Amino acid sequence: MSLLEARRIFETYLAAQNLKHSRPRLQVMESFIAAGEHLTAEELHRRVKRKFPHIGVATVYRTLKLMHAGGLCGELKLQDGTTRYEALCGRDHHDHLICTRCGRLEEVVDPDIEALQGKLFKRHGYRPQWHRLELYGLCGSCLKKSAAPGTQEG
Amino acid sequence: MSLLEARRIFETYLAAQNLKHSRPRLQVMESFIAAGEHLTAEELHRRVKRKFPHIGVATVYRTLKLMHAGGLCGELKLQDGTTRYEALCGRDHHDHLICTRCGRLEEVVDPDIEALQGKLFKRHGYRPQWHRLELYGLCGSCLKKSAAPGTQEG
DNA sequence: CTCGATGCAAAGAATTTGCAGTCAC
DNA sequence: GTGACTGCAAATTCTTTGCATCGAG
Repeated sequence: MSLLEARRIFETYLAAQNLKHSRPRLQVMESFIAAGEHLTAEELHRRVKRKFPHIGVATVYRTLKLMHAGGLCGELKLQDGTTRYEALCGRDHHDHLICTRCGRLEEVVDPDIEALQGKLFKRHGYRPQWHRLELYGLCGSCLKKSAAPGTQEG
Repeated sequence: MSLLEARRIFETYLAAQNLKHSRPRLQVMESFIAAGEHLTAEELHRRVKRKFPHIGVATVYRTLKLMHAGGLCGELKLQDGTTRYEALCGRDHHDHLICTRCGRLEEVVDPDIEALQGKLFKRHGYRPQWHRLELYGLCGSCLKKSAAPGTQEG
């Protein structure tokens, strides 16, 4: 997603909520989009501070919450206990493939799975709102490493 | 799952790890199994204390970790930020259907989805370890309630 | 100007850990 | 008896909040 696009969406959201688009807010948002990764609040704070040293953690948390409320980012509570944020705006739903060794996080989509999930909701009398699917395993490169001598895992 | 079955599995695990099956440990485990629900550590602690008032939180956390390591219970980091534990021993994998209104949590299985997930792993060069699928929506009874006058939701 | 937003540091919530005493083996 | 386990409370970690000050409109 482009920075400009994100900025437009963010500003639209802020305006709609009667919120100000303050400099720190935009700086956090821009750093987040520029990172293009799934970051924790702390990681984002470190990144933001590289360019804007004065910005505090609280602002990062507050801005992430705003962006989440505005649909600009998603919040992922992963199994390892961390909470990561991902850019969402203008993007379709996707699931996550996560390497338990190196932490690599890939976005994946499978329309067939999505369709079956919809049926599952219906079968149980639920109205779907959203879902999350996280697939944990070892990625190709970690598999190679674990095949190499000296490194192995159960 | 029966309490006896759980106790056997738990004691087997403890023995295998050269751990002692102390009274507090078994009391926590029994309360957990007896509850038959998806509990948070704090909820379990409250429950345990009803029968065994002397038991501290730390023991509950420690025992949950043990049970998790022993495969007796699963740990669910839900989107609302809570961490819940569910009895697992002797049970097959399942996914979760969660009502965002009343918090109801149902266990569901769909073999077709499972199969597709396996393919997804393979397609991306991963070796599967485990996965989680959580489906969030409104359950039948909450849907009825929201249809009733006076209560509505987006 | 007027409030909302910020940064700091202190408060909270959830979980872990250190330690002296207790208990299983 | 001995070393692991326990309960307590203090420590950690992650996140939120209070408050004086700053800045957007």
